[in-house]
Amino acid sequence: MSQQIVPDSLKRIERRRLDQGALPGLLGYRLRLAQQAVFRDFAASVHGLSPGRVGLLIYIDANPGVTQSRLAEAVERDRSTMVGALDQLQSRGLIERRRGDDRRTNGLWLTRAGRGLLARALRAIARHERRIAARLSAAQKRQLLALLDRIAG
Amino acid sequence: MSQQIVPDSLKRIERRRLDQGALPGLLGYRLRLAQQAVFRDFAASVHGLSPGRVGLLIYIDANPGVTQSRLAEAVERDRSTMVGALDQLQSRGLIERRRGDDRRTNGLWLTRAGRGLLARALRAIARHERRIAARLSAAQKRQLLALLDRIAG
DNA sequence: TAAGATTGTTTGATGTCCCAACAGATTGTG
DNA sequence: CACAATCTGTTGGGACATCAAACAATCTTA
Repeated sequence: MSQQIVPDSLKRIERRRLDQGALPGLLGYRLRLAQQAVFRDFAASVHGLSPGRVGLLIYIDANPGVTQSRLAEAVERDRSTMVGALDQLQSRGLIERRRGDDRRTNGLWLTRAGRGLLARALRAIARHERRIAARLSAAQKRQLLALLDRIAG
Repeated sequence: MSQQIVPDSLKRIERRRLDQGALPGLLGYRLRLAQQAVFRDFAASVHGLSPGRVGLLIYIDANPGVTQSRLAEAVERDRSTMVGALDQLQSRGLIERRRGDDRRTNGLWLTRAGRGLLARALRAIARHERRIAARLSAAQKRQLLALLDRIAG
């Protein structure tokens, strides 16, 4: 009954974009939107490796021989989380675990394949970064990074 | 053997903060750090509801009677993902599903309890927002939001 | 040397998400 | 009007990423 009375103009209103309520005013929400956009572009640029995994490769490359615990601490994850992540990278032949002098520890190293993949990924990331930064002037990018640092504390 | 030769000065170097390699230069990385900081503060402020779940409540509050599909579309999630999320909220007595005129659909509504919880959550979020924004001047916050929008596209 | 701490690991749990398939309901087309 | 196409919510299966607790091997300290 009510359906027959509703004019088309109202039906169109019903189909309008939803009201976002208080969401757009929240810094965290806007931050998330920006991050999602960047993540999408990253995923489209770098195939088969998430930002987090690339981050691990970068850390290991910059700190050859680092132990699992120290790496976990650096990226603020649990030791047990690191095991699975490193298993992935190792099973793909990208990293190597070598027992350390302290025989409780594993030192982590990039394999030749790992270095190759990282180099390729870094080139893709450089393109990705340029694509993102193209929406900003150099001064704006500096500004944004500075403001983000204030937020991150 | 080698262990006995390593001087303390070197050992201290080994314990230093890890080299972050190319990471700090990347916009996406800095964005993630800022978002993580905001997320931590959110979690400490709003207990028992993730930002995403609060987002759903805000949407439903602003669009009473919205269908599950439209809501899923608005937050860019699969329809089937929405089922579980709404089951959660419904089992906690925060929302209600009412069969729509189109009997395929469920219209979504906040219950009295849902409105109460949302009101409390919004007050907590307002405090959270002030705490975050306190690190910025009003002009800086405007600037940050504008820059984030450029990134988000 | 015995007690305590650290390291990597396993196991179990939580949370969030997607896809494929499906039945019921509605819409569009011939 | 009948029937194919489409839409809606749901289920079941799986993929990730994460943490906490417990454990054996190893190292450090008292």
